[in-house]
Amino acid sequence: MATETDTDVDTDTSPDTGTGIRADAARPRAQRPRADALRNRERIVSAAREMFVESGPEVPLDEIARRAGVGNATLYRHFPDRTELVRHVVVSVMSRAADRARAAIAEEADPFDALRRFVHAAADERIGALCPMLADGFDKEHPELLAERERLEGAVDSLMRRARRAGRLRDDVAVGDLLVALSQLTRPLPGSACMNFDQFVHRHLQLFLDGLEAPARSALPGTPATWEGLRRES
Amino acid sequence: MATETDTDVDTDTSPDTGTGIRADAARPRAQRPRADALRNRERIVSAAREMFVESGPEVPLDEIARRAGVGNATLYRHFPDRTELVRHVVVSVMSRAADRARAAIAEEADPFDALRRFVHAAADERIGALCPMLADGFDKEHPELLAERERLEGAVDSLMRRARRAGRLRDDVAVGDLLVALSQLTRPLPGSACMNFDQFVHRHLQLFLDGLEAPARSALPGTPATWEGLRRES
Amino acid sequence: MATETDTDVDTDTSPDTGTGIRADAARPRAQRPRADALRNRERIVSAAREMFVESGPEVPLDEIARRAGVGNATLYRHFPDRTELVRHVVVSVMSRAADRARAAIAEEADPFDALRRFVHAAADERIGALCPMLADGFDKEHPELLAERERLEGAVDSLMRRARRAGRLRDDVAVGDLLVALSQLTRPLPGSACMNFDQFVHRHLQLFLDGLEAPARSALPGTPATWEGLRRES
Amino acid sequence: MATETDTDVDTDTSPDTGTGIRADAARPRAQRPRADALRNRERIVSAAREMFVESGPEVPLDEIARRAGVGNATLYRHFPDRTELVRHVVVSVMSRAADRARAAIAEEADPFDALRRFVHAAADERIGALCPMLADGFDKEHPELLAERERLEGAVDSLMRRARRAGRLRDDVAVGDLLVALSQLTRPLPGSACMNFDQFVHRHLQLFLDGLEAPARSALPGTPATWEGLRRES
DNA sequence: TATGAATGAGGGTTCATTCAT
DNA sequence: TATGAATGAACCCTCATTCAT
Repeated sequence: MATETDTDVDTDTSPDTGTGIRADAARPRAQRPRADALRNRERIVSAAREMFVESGPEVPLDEIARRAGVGNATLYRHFPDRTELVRHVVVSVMSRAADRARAAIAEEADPFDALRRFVHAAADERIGALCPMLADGFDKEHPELLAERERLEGAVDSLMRRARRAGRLRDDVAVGDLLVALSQLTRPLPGSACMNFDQFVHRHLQLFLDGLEAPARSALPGTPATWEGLRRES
Repeated sequence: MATETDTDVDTDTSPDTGTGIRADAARPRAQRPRADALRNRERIVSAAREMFVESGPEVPLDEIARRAGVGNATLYRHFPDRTELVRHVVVSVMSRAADRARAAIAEEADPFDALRRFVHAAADERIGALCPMLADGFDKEHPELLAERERLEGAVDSLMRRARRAGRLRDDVAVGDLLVALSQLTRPLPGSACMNFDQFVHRHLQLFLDGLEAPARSALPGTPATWEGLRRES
Repeated sequence: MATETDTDVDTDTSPDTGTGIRADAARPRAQRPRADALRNRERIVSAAREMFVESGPEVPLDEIARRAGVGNATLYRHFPDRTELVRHVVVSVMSRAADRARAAIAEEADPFDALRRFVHAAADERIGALCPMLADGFDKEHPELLAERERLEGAVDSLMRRARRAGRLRDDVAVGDLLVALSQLTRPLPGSACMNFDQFVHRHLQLFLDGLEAPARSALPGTPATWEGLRRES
Repeated sequence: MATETDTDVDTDTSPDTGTGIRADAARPRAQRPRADALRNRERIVSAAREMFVESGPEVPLDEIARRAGVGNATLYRHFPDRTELVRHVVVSVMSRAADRARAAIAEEADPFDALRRFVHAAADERIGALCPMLADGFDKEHPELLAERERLEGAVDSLMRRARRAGRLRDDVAVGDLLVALSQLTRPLPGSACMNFDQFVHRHLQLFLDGLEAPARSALPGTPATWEGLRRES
């Protein structure tokens, strides 16, 4: 495992916080963020992730604030509008998924097993909450997002290249195919805190993974998917 | 093709309208439905399907009315509340998908090719719009729905049995697995009239189909999915 | 009984239709109203009276049409807008109340008993439905109304004069006092088809009648009430 | 005056605010109600009382908000739906009426004069606004209401018992008869800010009071009225 | 800073009235 | 003529966002 060289991600699995605010928190700044402010911030992102998953992306922000145990205005202090909050949740999920990918690389001997492990782990991390990324009006190029996305795509790309080199992954799929399909298959059902759903999701992921395995059983139409490719032309 | 007997659906491909109001329209009744009223009704369902796909199931009903070219109150005359309209769209989509399944059975010689054809055709029919069925608060047992659902599931079940008997479909998947995953993979992205998305969707469907093909490349966790299985326990 | 002369109303109790359209119906006109049109008209007024009493004066006109067993547009053919319908109901109620007053004069030997009888009979005729007359925006001077109002007021005035001459009715009350208070005390409770209410109403009317009886037990403030006196100055 | 003992209400006339929120405002609580919020709340109730009287209980809530000088959503923050607002107005009116009853007991020497004074004072307090209590769909048993109703009925009952013991009030009337008839006679005329109406109302009240006076001039039909007796049987 | 309160814009729905069969 | 259907204006209510404590 992890015998490759140059292009591979480093497999350091040092625990990222997964909040996407690491850098800011670590670096001392002019107005040092108070400890309770930081805690509030994390509680808000965390509550938002849960509620987006449970109740859909249209959930009232007041509900998120209540779940987080803060006043609504506190939420607005940290995230001036809804899109900011959504972006931070997306970044947070990406970060955690990237961590899982790295862990899979580091700890799984068989490259395709590593891929399988990542896919199921990403589902547990609610990677389906990334679906807003695909939606209209979301700034897919926001700097804060780009960094984390590269980290995630880098890690997944690494997973895929390893599997491909081992002859276990078909040649005609790219990192975007995996991530988009993965998001869709695990995309939460609005309004339902549906416990049963998870179990089905893992079945579908398993079927999808079987379809990814080499040798390819059919020719794929079109070209590999990427986030950028999803831009509308209108 | 269609050499099976008893349990199979009849493969009559007489063109259903797919609107789910066929019966009512055809049968003369006490209060004859006016011609223009019927036309309005279909235009509303059609506009709703498009807008649900393009903009998500939360689209303002006024927008649907505008798109349909009628006043908002006309929409309410036909569908007293949002859930009614959603249900009719779901029924309509199911009906068209069932038609596609039957056509695939009737016209494709190879059973797995028939399955493939259905899956891609269902995507074109926007079967992803069935996702509200999975959401909370949707009456999955409404009589009008049940009838059409049985027709769809019957047809898809037939497709799958044929493929399975021909040794082309793995044994451990049920009709619910296919339909739920199919809905998820083709589920529209709210707010994006994303032309590019379709092309990726067909890639993912192809991958998923490859995973469905026999022989199974892995063991599936859990039990086969069904709409009923998605009920919450709360 | 009915021994008075000049100023008294004639006590002919020939059965008025009470619809307030007698005159029109009897006199042949250019476009003779068809029999079914007349029947519809009466059914509408009748349904309206019932529903105003049961459900308040804001009841949807469609409901009235349904209760009358006609289409909504038929209602509008007969009564171009709500105020017209209300006026016809008011006229109808006035007419029936006037009939009751005349009958009381003709059939009751004791003048105060005649007054009592009228008051309770008017309650049964839902004279409380006259309350819209008191409300803003109602044309109290509409010709069609004036005629019937004079008939009612004439009859009630006669009742009161008889009682007063017999020394049974206090001197300081006028016909308006009686009719306005009577309307208020019998005014229906919106939204309640309250069977119990009637029984209380007759108690209160009885108390009010006792207050009307001579000799007066107190001095009344202000001046006698009339419909005209209720005009707003704004 | 107030020579009776045990069962009588205490005749403390300390000025209640009559808003029905006294207790909450006085007692310091966990979430201290802000001063301006309290002021807004009272302004809303006050505006609502005025507009219910002027324009009927169907007035648009937006108008009430405008009259109160607040945004519409502020109204909804304080009173989640129309029924809540109506109930608070009813409670407020009851409270003020009860205060007037107590004051009459305390300050009038003659028991029947006390009753007269209360009746006219209650009219000035717009006790006719209690009519929604009689209407369908109003929760007559709401706890907040029950307390104030008991206070009102207790005070009025005391007034009546005193008058009865003094031989001034007929024996066959109960507190419900007085309050229901009083509500009806003073019931506002929808849509009319009718200044003249008040003057007539006091005449009618005077007549009604004369009917209440002993000795009874007639036998009353039925049984004494109560709020409970007005429940529908459906 | 954290918060409860306030707000205006917008969506859902009803209903008086008009239109077309 | 009688009617079902269509319509827009108005109302109720919610929620993202701003304000004031």
